[in-house]
Amino acid sequence: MTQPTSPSAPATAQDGPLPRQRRSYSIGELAKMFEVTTRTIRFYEQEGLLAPERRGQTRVYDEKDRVRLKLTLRGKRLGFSLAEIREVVMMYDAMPDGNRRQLRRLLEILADKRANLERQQEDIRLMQLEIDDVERRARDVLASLADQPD
Amino acid sequence: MTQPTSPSAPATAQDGPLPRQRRSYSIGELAKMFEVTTRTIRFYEQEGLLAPERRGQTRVYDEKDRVRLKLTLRGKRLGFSLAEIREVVMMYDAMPDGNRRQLRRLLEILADKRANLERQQEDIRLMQLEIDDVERRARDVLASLADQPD
DNA sequence: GCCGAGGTTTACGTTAACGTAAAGTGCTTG
DNA sequence: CAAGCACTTTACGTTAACGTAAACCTCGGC
Repeated sequence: MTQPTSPSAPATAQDGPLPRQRRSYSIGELAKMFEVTTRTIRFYEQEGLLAPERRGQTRVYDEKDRVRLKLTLRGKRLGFSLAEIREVVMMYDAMPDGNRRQLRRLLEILADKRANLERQQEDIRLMQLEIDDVERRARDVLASLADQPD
Repeated sequence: MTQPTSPSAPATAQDGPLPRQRRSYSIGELAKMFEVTTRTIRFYEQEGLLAPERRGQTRVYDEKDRVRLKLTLRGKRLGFSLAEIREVVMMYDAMPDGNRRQLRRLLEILADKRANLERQQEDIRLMQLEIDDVERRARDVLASLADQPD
């Protein structure tokens, strides 16, 4: 997308050392690959997180779409909403021709996310300590139960 | 909670170096303290995450409740569902008189959570790298825009 | 020619996690 | 004693993120 992506580009043999893995995927392939349903993928498109090409009526996903989906799902695992994820993803794409105001806005958002992530790291550390503690107690109780029934 | 917590303990002056901060909180205090609404706190109770005492009709929260709420909110920030959180919190409380099967189940759950947290750590690292990258590009573009209009 | 596998749109259903509003209770303060 | 404030219950509303179902194309293979 950084290149105009002329759709009529014939992709001759001298396009480069390796034409950037110009593979394409069907919706079903992606679904299996990431263990989500096709409904989910279509939903993400509807929410503006994906924008695959169409061959006729059928969606055709390329490498870039696959990466986007991957990032989206990663964001989800971290508890981000689709809106939050879109915020970054879309701005990232709008970057090359973005004006200064947009770019500054993007930087703000990024700083925000970064702070969020750091907080999550701390939360994870704390929760790990909690879990360690609970586990230790559980093992203690279990050991003291060396012969009770059940 | 590890102690039987005799409710009729008169809390005389010689209860120890500091009687475990036997403070109590109203729902409103907790709400402000954690920046959530009272609705949220009541909802968590309804979902089995909290179980405050009652003075008449009014809820009275103690230190233990406060900690529970804190843990719950921490879990939420990490994207866990209330059901997942309850899973751990409840089993933790059921521990002292739990039988072996329950304890083993708890250990399973804990291992699960732990794996989950580790995955999240990895996700965070990856996303931080992404953000670094996006930010770098954004700054580059911004720099190259040293004089264009808005 | 038909059929099954995979794709499509449209649309209504569902769940979690609260928000919001209404109507009542209890205290303490001017 | 009225007003206000904090608390209570009950109940309906809302949003995000899909699930599920129906009805339709379309294409390669037998």
